[in-house]
Amino acid sequence: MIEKNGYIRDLFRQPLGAPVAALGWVKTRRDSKGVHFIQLNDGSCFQDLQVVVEAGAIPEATLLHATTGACLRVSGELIASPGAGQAVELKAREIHVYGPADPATYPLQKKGHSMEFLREIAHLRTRSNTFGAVFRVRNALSFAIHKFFQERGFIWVHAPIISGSDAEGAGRMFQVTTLDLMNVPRQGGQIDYTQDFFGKSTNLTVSGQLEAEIFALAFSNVYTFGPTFRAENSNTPRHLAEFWMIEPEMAFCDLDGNRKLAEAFLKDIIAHVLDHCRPDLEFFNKRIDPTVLETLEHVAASSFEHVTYTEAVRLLEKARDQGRAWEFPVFWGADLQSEHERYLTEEVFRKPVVVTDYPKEIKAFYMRLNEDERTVRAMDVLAPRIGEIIGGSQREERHDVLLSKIRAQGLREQDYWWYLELRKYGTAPHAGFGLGLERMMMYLTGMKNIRDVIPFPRTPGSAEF
RNA sequence: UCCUCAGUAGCUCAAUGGUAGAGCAUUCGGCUGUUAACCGAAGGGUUGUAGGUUCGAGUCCUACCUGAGGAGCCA
Repeated sequence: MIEKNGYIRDLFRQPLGAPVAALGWVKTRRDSKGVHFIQLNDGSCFQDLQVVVEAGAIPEATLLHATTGACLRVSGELIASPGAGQAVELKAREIHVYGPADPATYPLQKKGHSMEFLREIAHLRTRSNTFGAVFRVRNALSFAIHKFFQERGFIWVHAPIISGSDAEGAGRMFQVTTLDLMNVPRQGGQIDYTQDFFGKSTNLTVSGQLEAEIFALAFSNVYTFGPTFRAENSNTPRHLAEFWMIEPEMAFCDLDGNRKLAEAFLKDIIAHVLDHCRPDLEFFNKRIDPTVLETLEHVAASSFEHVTYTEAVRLLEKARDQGRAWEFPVFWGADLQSEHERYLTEEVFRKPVVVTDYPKEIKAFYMRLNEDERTVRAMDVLAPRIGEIIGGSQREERHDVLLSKIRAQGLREQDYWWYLELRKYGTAPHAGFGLGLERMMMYLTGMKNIRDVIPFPRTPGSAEF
Protein backbone atom coordinates (compact mmCIF):
# COMPACT_ATOMS: atom_id res chain seq x y z
CA MET A 1 0.00 0.00 0.00
CA ILE A 2 0.96 3.64 -0.27
CA GLU A 3 2.33 4.77 3.08
CA LYS A 4 1.22 7.84 5.02
CA ASN A 5 3.35 10.41 3.19
CA GLY A 6 3.85 8.55 -0.05
CA TYR A 7 0.91 9.78 -2.12
CA ILE A 8 1.53 11.81 -5.23
CA ARG A 9 0.23 14.88 -3.43
CA ASP A 10 3.06 14.40 -0.90
CA LEU A 11 5.71 13.91 -3.57
CA PHE A 12 5.13 17.48 -4.75
CA ARG A 13 6.52 18.64 -1.40
CA GLN A 14 9.62 16.42 -1.32
CA PRO A 15 13.04 18.04 -1.77
CA LEU A 16 14.49 18.01 -5.27
CA GLY A 17 16.86 15.15 -5.96
CA ALA A 18 15.06 12.82 -3.57
CA PRO A 19 14.72 9.25 -4.78
CA VAL A 20 10.99 8.48 -4.83
CA ALA A 21 8.52 5.96 -6.11
CA ALA A 22 5.05 6.83 -7.37
CA LEU A 23 2.17 4.43 -7.90
CA GLY A 24 -0.86 5.24 -9.93
CA TRP A 25 -2.76 5.12 -13.18
CA VAL A 26 -1.74 6.78 -16.43
CA LYS A 27 -4.13 9.59 -17.27
CA THR A 28 -2.50 10.52 -20.54
CA ARG A 29 0.81 10.37 -22.31
CA ARG A 30 2.70 12.48 -24.85
CA ASP A 31 5.62 11.32 -26.90
CA SER A 32 8.31 13.10 -28.81
CA LYS A 33 11.41 11.80 -30.47
CA GLY A 34 13.72 11.70 -27.48
CA VAL A 35 11.38 11.96 -24.54
CA HIS A 36 8.04 10.67 -23.24
CA PHE A 37 5.73 12.39 -20.79
CA ILE A 38 3.39 10.27 -18.67
CA GLN A 39 0.71 11.89 -16.48
CA LEU A 40 0.32 9.70 -13.41
CA ASN A 41 -2.49 10.01 -10.86
CA ASP A 42 -3.21 8.05 -7.67
CA GLY A 43 -6.40 9.88 -6.71
CA SER A 44 -4.77 11.79 -3.86
CA CYS A 45 -5.01 15.18 -5.52
CA PHE A 46 -6.22 16.88 -8.65
CA GLN A 47 -2.80 17.49 -10.13
CA ASP A 48 -1.14 14.64 -12.01
CA LEU A 49 2.51 13.80 -11.53
CA GLN A 50 4.43 14.32 -14.76
CA VAL A 51 6.78 11.42 -15.30
CA VAL A 52 9.60 12.14 -17.75
CA VAL A 53 11.13 9.23 -19.60
CA GLU A 54 14.27 10.05 -21.51
CA ALA A 55 15.22 8.02 -24.55
CA GLY A 56 16.86 4.76 -23.55
CA ALA A 57 16.11 5.13 -19.83
CA ILE A 58 13.39 2.48 -19.85
CA PRO A 59 13.23 -0.70 -21.99
CA GLU A 60 11.01 -0.28 -25.05
CA ALA A 61 9.04 -3.39 -24.13
CA THR A 62 8.02 -1.77 -20.82
CA LEU A 63 7.23 1.59 -22.35
CA LEU A 64 4.99 -0.08 -24.88
CA HIS A 65 2.61 -0.97 -22.04
CA ALA A 66 2.77 2.33 -20.16
CA THR A 67 -0.22 3.68 -22.04
CA THR A 68 -3.33 5.59 -20.98
CA GLY A 69 -5.19 3.66 -18.30
CA ALA A 70 -2.26 1.41 -17.32
CA CYS A 71 -1.28 1.00 -13.67
CA LEU A 72 2.37 1.73 -12.94
CA ARG A 73 5.03 2.02 -10.29
CA VAL A 74 7.61 4.56 -11.33
CA SER A 75 10.79 5.04 -9.37
CA GLY A 76 13.28 7.74 -10.03
CA GLU A 77 14.29 11.17 -8.92
CA LEU A 78 12.34 14.37 -8.36
CA ILE A 79 13.65 17.20 -10.47
CA ALA A 80 12.65 20.79 -11.17
CA SER A 81 10.44 20.89 -14.25
CA PRO A 82 11.49 23.17 -17.10
CA GLY A 83 7.93 22.97 -18.46
CA ALA A 84 5.13 25.37 -17.61
CA GLY A 85 2.42 23.18 -16.09
CA GLN A 86 4.19 21.90 -12.97
CA ALA A 87 6.99 22.83 -10.59
CA VAL A 88 8.47 19.35 -10.20
CA GLU A 89 8.41 16.16 -12.20
CA LEU A 90 9.61 12.61 -11.76
CA LYS A 91 12.55 11.52 -13.89
CA ALA A 92 12.00 7.80 -14.37
CA ARG A 93 14.77 5.27 -13.70
CA GLU A 94 12.56 2.23 -13.51
CA ILE A 95 8.96 1.49 -14.43
CA HIS A 96 6.97 -1.53 -13.38
CA VAL A 97 3.67 -2.14 -15.16
CA TYR A 98 1.16 -3.69 -12.74
CA GLY A 99 -1.61 -3.74 -15.30
CA PRO A 100 -1.59 -2.65 -18.91
CA ALA A 101 -4.66 -1.19 -20.60
CA ASP A 102 -5.18 -1.96 -24.27
CA PRO A 103 -5.24 1.45 -25.98
CA ALA A 104 -7.49 0.12 -28.72
CA THR A 105 -10.32 -0.56 -26.29
CA TYR A 106 -9.69 1.65 -23.20
CA PRO A 107 -12.70 3.96 -23.29
CA LEU A 108 -11.28 7.07 -21.61
CA GLN A 109 -9.55 9.38 -24.03
CA LYS A 110 -7.99 12.79 -23.87
CA LYS A 111 -10.96 14.75 -25.08
CA GLY A 112 -13.94 15.49 -22.91
CA HIS A 113 -16.68 12.89 -22.53
CA SER A 114 -20.34 13.44 -21.88
CA MET A 115 -21.53 12.75 -18.33
CA GLU A 116 -24.01 10.25 -19.79
CA PHE A 117 -21.23 8.21 -21.35
CA LEU A 118 -19.10 8.32 -18.21
CA ARG A 119 -22.09 7.11 -16.20
CA GLU A 120 -22.15 3.98 -18.34
CA ILE A 121 -18.54 3.27 -17.37
CA ALA A 122 -18.82 4.01 -13.65
CA HIS A 123 -16.02 1.52 -13.02
CA LEU A 124 -13.60 3.71 -14.96
CA ARG A 125 -15.00 7.23 -14.64
CA THR A 126 -13.37 7.42 -11.19
CA ARG A 127 -10.07 7.95 -13.00
CA SER A 128 -11.25 11.03 -14.86
CA ASN A 129 -10.50 14.57 -13.73
CA THR A 130 -14.14 15.33 -13.01
CA PHE A 131 -14.91 12.28 -10.92
CA GLY A 132 -11.60 12.40 -9.10
CA ALA A 133 -12.57 15.88 -7.98
CA VAL A 134 -16.16 14.87 -7.20
CA PHE A 135 -15.22 12.07 -4.86
CA ARG A 136 -12.45 13.94 -3.09
CA VAL A 137 -14.99 16.69 -2.39
CA ARG A 138 -17.55 14.11 -1.25
CA ASN A 139 -15.00 12.74 1.21
CA ALA A 140 -14.07 16.19 2.51
CA LEU A 141 -17.74 17.10 2.85
CA SER A 142 -18.51 13.95 4.84
CA PHE A 143 -15.58 14.61 7.14
CA ALA A 144 -16.63 18.25 7.60
CA ILE A 145 -20.12 17.15 8.59
CA HIS A 146 -18.83 14.80 11.28
CA LYS A 147 -16.37 17.45 12.47
CA PHE A 148 -19.07 20.10 12.77
CA PHE A 149 -21.29 17.92 14.94
CA GLN A 150 -18.56 16.21 16.94
CA GLU A 151 -17.07 19.57 17.91
CA ARG A 152 -20.48 20.53 19.30
CA GLY A 153 -20.90 17.36 21.34
CA PHE A 154 -23.45 15.70 19.04
CA ILE A 155 -23.67 11.90 19.22
CA TRP A 156 -23.65 10.04 15.91
CA VAL A 157 -26.63 7.64 15.88
CA HIS A 158 -26.62 4.67 13.55
CA ALA A 159 -30.27 4.60 12.59
CA PRO A 160 -31.49 1.23 11.30
CA ILE A 161 -31.50 0.57 7.56
CA ILE A 162 -34.32 -1.97 7.83
CA SER A 163 -37.40 -0.33 9.18
CA GLY A 164 -40.33 -1.98 10.88
CA SER A 165 -42.41 1.18 10.89
CA ASP A 166 -44.87 0.76 8.08
CA ALA A 167 -46.11 4.32 8.21
CA GLU A 168 -43.34 6.86 8.00
CA GLY A 169 -45.24 8.83 5.43
CA ALA A 170 -42.31 9.83 3.24
CA GLY A 171 -43.08 8.24 -0.07
CA ARG A 172 -43.02 4.71 -1.42
CA MET A 173 -40.72 2.22 0.28
CA PHE A 174 -38.63 -0.73 -0.86
CA GLN A 175 -39.93 -3.90 0.72
CA VAL A 176 -37.47 -6.20 2.47
CA THR A 177 -38.52 -9.83 2.47
CA THR A 178 -37.20 -13.38 2.41
CA LEU A 179 -40.57 -14.79 1.37
CA ASP A 180 -40.53 -16.91 -1.78
CA LEU A 181 -41.99 -14.54 -4.34
CA MET A 182 -43.00 -17.48 -6.55
CA ASN A 183 -45.04 -18.90 -3.72
CA VAL A 184 -46.07 -16.22 -1.25
CA PRO A 185 -47.80 -17.58 1.88
CA ARG A 186 -51.32 -16.25 2.31
CA GLN A 187 -53.76 -16.04 5.16
CA GLY A 188 -57.34 -15.10 4.39
CA GLY A 189 -56.46 -13.53 1.04
CA GLN A 190 -53.73 -11.38 2.59
CA ILE A 191 -49.98 -12.03 2.50
CA ASP A 192 -48.97 -13.79 5.70
CA TYR A 193 -46.07 -11.70 6.93
CA THR A 194 -45.84 -13.67 10.15
CA GLN A 195 -43.87 -16.15 8.05
CA ASP A 196 -41.50 -13.46 6.82
CA PHE A 197 -38.01 -13.05 8.29
CA PHE A 198 -38.98 -10.46 10.90
CA GLY A 199 -42.48 -11.81 11.44
CA LYS A 200 -43.89 -8.63 9.97
CA SER A 201 -43.68 -6.52 6.85
CA THR A 202 -40.45 -4.51 6.69
CA ASN A 203 -38.93 -1.92 4.40
CA LEU A 204 -35.72 -0.04 3.77
CA THR A 205 -35.68 3.14 5.79
CA VAL A 206 -36.90 6.38 4.26
CA SER A 207 -35.68 8.48 7.18
CA GLY A 208 -33.87 8.06 10.48
CA GLN A 209 -35.68 10.97 12.04
CA LEU A 210 -38.07 9.15 14.33
CA GLU A 211 -35.22 7.04 15.71
CA ALA A 212 -33.05 10.16 16.03
CA GLU A 213 -35.78 11.71 18.20
CA ILE A 214 -35.49 8.76 20.58
CA PHE A 215 -31.78 9.42 20.94
CA ALA A 216 -32.16 13.19 21.24
CA LEU A 217 -34.42 12.59 24.25
CA ALA A 218 -31.53 10.84 25.97
CA PHE A 219 -28.32 12.27 24.51
CA SER A 220 -29.63 15.84 23.94
CA ASN A 221 -27.85 16.51 20.64
CA VAL A 222 -27.53 13.76 18.04
CA TYR A 223 -27.27 13.25 14.32
CA THR A 224 -27.69 10.42 11.84
CA PHE A 225 -25.54 10.04 8.75
CA GLY A 226 -26.33 7.11 6.50
CA PRO A 227 -28.11 5.84 3.42
CA THR A 228 -31.84 6.24 2.81
CA PHE A 229 -34.10 4.66 0.24
CA ARG A 230 -37.11 5.90 -1.70
CA ALA A 231 -38.96 3.75 -4.20
CA GLU A 232 -40.60 6.73 -5.90
CA ASN A 233 -40.58 6.64 -9.68
CA SER A 234 -38.74 9.93 -9.84
CA ASN A 235 -36.80 10.64 -13.01
CA THR A 236 -35.09 13.95 -12.44
CA PRO A 237 -31.53 15.24 -12.09
CA ARG A 238 -32.24 15.76 -8.37
CA HIS A 239 -33.54 12.33 -7.27
CA LEU A 240 -32.01 8.97 -6.43
CA ALA A 241 -33.57 5.77 -5.12
CA GLU A 242 -30.61 5.39 -2.74
CA PHE A 243 -29.06 8.50 -1.26
CA TRP A 244 -27.34 9.70 1.90
CA MET A 245 -28.93 11.89 4.47
CA ILE A 246 -27.76 13.74 7.55
CA GLU A 247 -30.38 14.35 10.23
CA PRO A 248 -29.45 16.29 13.36
CA GLU A 249 -31.97 16.28 16.19
CA MET A 250 -31.65 18.58 19.20
CA ALA A 251 -33.48 18.49 22.51
CA PHE A 252 -34.22 21.85 24.14
CA CYS A 253 -34.31 23.46 20.72
CA ASP A 254 -37.00 25.53 18.99
CA LEU A 255 -37.40 26.49 15.34
CA ASP A 256 -35.17 29.54 15.74
CA GLY A 257 -32.35 27.43 17.15
CA ASN A 258 -32.94 24.89 14.40
CA ARG A 259 -32.70 27.54 11.70
CA LYS A 260 -29.56 29.05 13.17
CA LEU A 261 -27.88 25.67 13.46
CA ALA A 262 -28.76 24.85 9.84
CA GLU A 263 -27.21 28.10 8.68
CA ALA A 264 -24.05 27.69 10.77
CA PHE A 265 -23.83 24.09 9.59
CA LEU A 266 -24.05 24.90 5.89
CA LYS A 267 -21.56 27.75 6.14
CA ASP A 268 -19.13 25.66 8.15
CA ILE A 269 -19.08 22.71 5.79
CA ILE A 270 -18.77 25.00 2.77
CA ALA A 271 -15.82 26.76 4.41
CA HIS A 272 -14.18 23.43 5.16
CA VAL A 273 -14.44 22.26 1.56
CA LEU A 274 -13.22 25.64 0.28
CA ASP A 275 -10.27 25.22 2.60
CA HIS A 276 -9.40 21.63 1.79
CA CYS A 277 -10.37 21.08 -1.86
CA ARG A 278 -9.23 24.25 -3.56
CA PRO A 279 -7.77 22.69 -6.74
CA ASP A 280 -10.84 20.49 -7.17
CA LEU A 281 -13.22 23.45 -6.76
CA GLU A 282 -11.14 25.50 -9.18
CA PHE A 283 -11.57 22.72 -11.71
CA PHE A 284 -15.36 22.76 -11.22
CA ASN A 285 -15.33 26.51 -11.59
CA LYS A 286 -13.36 26.27 -14.81
CA ARG A 287 -15.04 23.32 -16.50
CA ILE A 288 -18.43 22.67 -14.88
CA ASP A 289 -19.96 25.90 -13.58
CA PRO A 290 -18.16 29.25 -13.62
CA THR A 291 -20.19 30.59 -10.68
CA VAL A 292 -19.37 27.88 -8.15
CA LEU A 293 -16.43 29.48 -6.34
CA GLU A 294 -18.01 32.90 -6.15
CA THR A 295 -21.28 31.48 -4.86
CA LEU A 296 -19.64 29.33 -2.19
CA GLU A 297 -17.44 32.13 -0.94
CA HIS A 298 -20.42 34.45 -0.86
CA VAL A 299 -22.61 31.97 1.01
CA ALA A 300 -19.91 31.12 3.53
CA ALA A 301 -19.51 34.81 4.35
CA SER A 302 -23.05 36.20 4.28
CA SER A 303 -26.16 35.56 6.33
CA PHE A 304 -29.11 33.61 4.99
CA GLU A 305 -32.39 35.25 4.25
CA HIS A 306 -35.36 34.31 6.44
CA VAL A 307 -38.99 34.71 5.47
CA THR A 308 -42.14 33.07 6.75
CA TYR A 309 -44.31 31.12 4.36
CA THR A 310 -46.89 33.90 4.63
CA GLU A 311 -44.30 36.50 3.60
CA ALA A 312 -43.09 34.26 0.78
CA VAL A 313 -46.62 33.96 -0.59
CA ARG A 314 -46.95 37.74 -0.42
CA LEU A 315 -43.75 38.13 -2.47
CA LEU A 316 -45.02 35.67 -5.06
CA GLU A 317 -48.39 37.38 -5.27
CA LYS A 318 -46.64 40.71 -5.70
CA ALA A 319 -44.60 39.26 -8.59
CA ARG A 320 -47.81 37.95 -10.15
CA ASP A 321 -49.45 41.36 -9.85
CA GLN A 322 -46.43 42.85 -11.63
CA GLY A 323 -46.95 40.50 -14.58
CA ARG A 324 -45.11 37.35 -13.58
CA ALA A 325 -46.89 34.30 -14.96
CA TRP A 326 -46.91 31.34 -12.57
CA GLU A 327 -47.66 27.94 -13.97
CA PHE A 328 -49.09 26.95 -10.60
CA PRO A 329 -51.41 29.34 -8.80
CA VAL A 330 -50.14 31.15 -5.73
CA PHE A 331 -52.40 31.54 -2.74
CA TRP A 332 -52.09 31.11 1.00
CA GLY A 333 -52.41 27.39 1.67
CA ALA A 334 -50.83 26.14 -1.54
CA ASP A 335 -47.49 24.38 -1.39
CA LEU A 336 -44.57 26.24 -2.96
CA GLN A 337 -43.68 24.77 -6.35
CA SER A 338 -40.22 24.52 -7.89
CA GLU A 339 -40.80 27.67 -9.90
CA HIS A 340 -41.73 29.60 -6.73
CA GLU A 341 -38.76 28.34 -4.74
CA ARG A 342 -36.38 29.17 -7.55
CA TYR A 343 -37.84 32.64 -7.94
CA LEU A 344 -37.27 33.39 -4.26
CA THR A 345 -33.76 32.06 -4.02
CA GLU A 346 -32.45 32.84 -7.51
CA GLU A 347 -34.16 36.11 -8.33
CA VAL A 348 -35.36 37.85 -5.17
CA PHE A 349 -32.57 37.07 -2.72
CA ARG A 350 -29.82 35.42 -4.79
CA LYS A 351 -28.67 33.33 -1.84
CA PRO A 352 -30.03 30.60 0.42
CA VAL A 353 -33.42 31.43 1.86
CA VAL A 354 -35.05 29.85 4.88
CA VAL A 355 -38.83 29.67 4.67
CA THR A 356 -40.59 28.88 7.94
CA ASP A 357 -44.06 28.42 9.42
CA TYR A 358 -45.96 26.62 6.67
CA PRO A 359 -49.69 25.85 6.75
CA LYS A 360 -50.24 22.71 8.80
CA GLU A 361 -52.17 21.02 6.00
CA ILE A 362 -49.16 20.74 3.70
CA LYS A 363 -46.64 19.51 6.27
CA ALA A 364 -46.08 16.32 8.25
CA PHE A 365 -48.04 15.41 11.37
CA TYR A 366 -45.03 15.57 13.71
CA MET A 367 -44.37 19.29 13.20
CA ARG A 368 -45.24 21.54 16.13
CA LEU A 369 -48.44 23.50 15.83
CA ASN A 370 -48.07 27.27 16.18
CA GLU A 371 -50.29 29.39 18.44
CA ASP A 372 -52.28 30.55 15.41
CA GLU A 373 -53.32 26.89 14.96
CA ARG A 374 -53.01 27.37 11.18
CA THR A 375 -49.26 26.98 10.71
CA VAL A 376 -46.58 24.62 11.95
CA ARG A 377 -42.96 25.20 12.89
CA ALA A 378 -41.51 23.87 9.66
CA MET A 379 -38.55 25.20 7.75
CA ASP A 380 -37.12 24.65 4.30
CA VAL A 381 -33.70 25.94 3.32
CA LEU A 382 -33.81 26.75 -0.37
CA ALA A 383 -30.64 27.12 -2.40
CA PRO A 384 -30.24 28.64 -5.86
CA ARG A 385 -30.35 26.13 -8.72
CA ILE A 386 -31.13 23.04 -6.65
CA GLY A 387 -34.12 24.12 -4.59
CA GLU A 388 -34.77 22.54 -1.23
CA ILE A 389 -31.49 21.48 0.33
CA ILE A 390 -32.66 21.18 3.94
CA GLY A 391 -36.09 20.42 5.37
CA GLY A 392 -36.76 20.46 9.07
CA SER A 393 -39.04 21.44 11.90
CA GLN A 394 -39.59 21.84 15.57
CA ARG A 395 -41.32 18.63 16.61
CA GLU A 396 -44.67 18.39 18.35
CA GLU A 397 -43.67 17.48 21.91
CA ARG A 398 -47.16 17.73 23.49
CA HIS A 399 -48.72 14.30 23.79
CA ASP A 400 -52.34 15.33 23.38
CA VAL A 401 -51.68 17.63 20.43
CA LEU A 402 -49.61 14.95 18.67
CA LEU A 403 -52.25 12.32 19.27
CA SER A 404 -55.02 14.47 17.85
CA LYS A 405 -52.90 15.26 14.76
CA ILE A 406 -52.20 11.56 14.20
CA ARG A 407 -55.91 10.86 14.41
CA ALA A 408 -56.83 13.86 12.27
CA GLN A 409 -54.56 12.66 9.48
CA GLY A 410 -56.09 9.22 9.56
CA LEU A 411 -52.91 7.50 10.78
CA ARG A 412 -53.10 4.45 13.02
CA GLU A 413 -52.00 5.47 16.49
CA GLN A 414 -50.80 1.95 17.36
CA ASP A 415 -48.11 2.36 14.66
CA TYR A 416 -46.72 5.28 16.67
CA TRP A 417 -46.98 3.86 20.15
CA TRP A 418 -43.33 4.42 21.03
CA TYR A 419 -43.25 7.80 19.33
CA LEU A 420 -46.19 8.83 21.53
CA GLU A 421 -44.60 7.37 24.65
CA LEU A 422 -41.63 9.69 24.16
CA ARG A 423 -44.12 12.50 24.74
CA LYS A 424 -45.51 10.73 27.77
CA TYR A 425 -42.24 10.18 29.62
CA GLY A 426 -39.92 13.13 29.98
CA THR A 427 -40.86 14.98 26.85
CA ALA A 428 -38.92 18.09 25.86
CA PRO A 429 -39.09 20.68 23.13
CA HIS A 430 -36.91 19.46 20.31
CA ALA A 431 -36.16 20.14 16.67
CA GLY A 432 -34.11 18.86 13.78
CA PHE A 433 -33.60 18.87 10.07
CA GLY A 434 -32.48 16.69 7.19
CA LEU A 435 -29.78 17.46 4.64
CA GLY A 436 -29.47 15.49 1.43
CA LEU A 437 -25.77 14.79 1.02
CA GLU A 438 -25.99 14.58 -2.75
CA ARG A 439 -27.98 17.81 -2.99
CA MET A 440 -25.19 19.45 -1.03
CA MET A 441 -22.64 17.89 -3.37
CA MET A 442 -24.43 19.42 -6.34
CA TYR A 443 -24.31 22.79 -4.67
CA LEU A 444 -20.59 22.48 -3.91
CA THR A 445 -19.45 21.15 -7.27
CA GLY A 446 -21.89 22.69 -9.74
CA MET A 447 -22.55 19.20 -11.12
CA LYS A 448 -25.96 19.30 -12.77
CA ASN A 449 -27.07 15.71 -12.32
CA ILE A 450 -27.30 14.01 -8.94
CA ARG A 451 -26.26 10.71 -10.57
CA ASP A 452 -22.81 12.21 -10.99
CA VAL A 453 -22.10 13.02 -7.35
CA ILE A 454 -22.66 9.52 -5.91
CA PRO A 455 -20.33 6.60 -6.71
CA PHE A 456 -22.94 4.24 -8.14
CA PRO A 457 -26.33 5.86 -8.72
CA ARG A 458 -29.52 3.86 -8.23
CA THR A 459 -32.48 5.21 -10.20
CA PRO A 460 -35.66 3.67 -11.61
CA GLY A 461 -34.60 0.97 -14.07
CA SER A 462 -30.91 1.33 -13.29
CA ALA A 463 -28.75 -0.43 -10.69
CA GLU A 464 -25.65 -1.40 -12.67
CA PHE A 465 -22.36 -1.82 -10.79
C1' U B 1 -45.91 8.45 -14.02
C1' C B 2 -46.91 12.72 -17.67
C1' C B 3 -44.82 16.19 -21.48
C1' U B 4 -40.64 17.41 -24.82
C1' C B 5 -36.10 16.26 -27.28
C1' A B 6 -32.38 12.83 -28.83
C1' G B 7 -30.22 7.90 -30.52
C1' U B 8 -25.20 7.70 -37.13
C1' A B 9 -17.46 5.03 -36.29
C1' G B 10 -14.58 3.77 -29.56
C1' C B 11 -16.11 9.28 -28.13
C1' U B 12 -18.38 14.22 -29.71
C1' C B 13 -21.16 15.42 -33.77
C1' A B 14 -22.38 16.43 -39.57
C1' A B 15 -25.17 14.50 -43.80
C1' U B 16 -32.45 18.70 -49.30
C1' G B 17 -35.93 11.35 -49.47
C1' G B 18 -30.80 9.83 -54.06
C1' U B 19 -22.79 6.87 -53.36
C1' A B 20 -22.56 7.66 -44.86
C1' G B 21 -18.58 12.29 -43.41
C1' A B 22 -15.39 15.30 -39.89
C1' G B 23 -12.63 16.12 -35.31
C1' C B 24 -10.68 13.39 -31.40
C1' A B 25 -9.25 8.26 -30.10
C1' U B 26 -6.62 3.79 -32.28
C1' U B 27 -2.51 1.76 -35.65
C1' C B 28 1.88 3.08 -38.61
C1' G B 29 5.51 6.91 -39.89
C1' G B 30 7.81 11.84 -38.59
C1' C B 31 9.37 15.53 -34.82
C1' U B 32 15.04 16.86 -28.55
C1' G B 33 10.72 19.08 -23.46
C1' U B 34 5.40 18.03 -24.14
C1' U B 35 0.88 20.26 -21.19
C1' A B 36 -6.61 18.13 -24.26
C1' A B 37 1.33 18.32 -27.85
C1' C B 38 2.16 18.83 -33.15
C1' C B 39 2.72 17.03 -38.73
C1' G B 40 1.51 12.94 -42.44
C1' A B 41 -1.06 8.36 -43.67
C1' A B 42 -4.24 4.12 -42.70
C1' G B 43 -8.02 1.06 -40.55
C1' G B 44 -12.75 1.67 -38.49
C1' G B 45 -20.44 1.68 -39.97
C1' U B 46 -26.45 -3.99 -39.92
C1' U B 47 -27.40 4.74 -38.87
C1' G B 48 -31.09 1.87 -31.14
C1' U B 49 -34.90 -2.47 -32.33
C1' A B 50 -39.16 -4.25 -35.20
C1' G B 51 -42.55 -3.09 -38.78
C1' G B 52 -44.51 0.32 -42.64
C1' U B 53 -44.68 4.26 -46.81
C1' U B 54 -41.51 4.83 -51.30
C1' C B 55 -38.41 3.21 -57.53
C1' G B 56 -35.17 4.53 -53.38
C1' A B 57 -35.21 5.81 -46.03
C1' G B 58 -29.90 7.89 -41.53
C1' U B 59 -33.88 11.29 -43.19
C1' C B 60 -41.09 10.25 -43.49
C1' C B 61 -44.98 7.11 -40.39
C1' U B 62 -46.20 3.47 -36.13
C1' A B 63 -44.75 0.70 -31.89
C1' C B 64 -41.05 -0.50 -28.57
C1' C B 65 -36.07 0.16 -26.13
C1' U B 66 -32.36 3.49 -24.16
C1' G B 67 -30.70 8.32 -22.63
C1' A B 68 -31.50 13.46 -21.43
C1' G B 69 -34.45 17.93 -20.08
C1' G B 70 -39.09 19.81 -17.80
C1' A B 71 -43.26 18.52 -14.33
C1' G B 72 -45.05 15.73 -10.15
C1' C B 73 -43.15 13.26 -5.57
C1' C B 74 -39.18 14.78 -2.39
C1' A B 75 -33.78 15.17 0.16
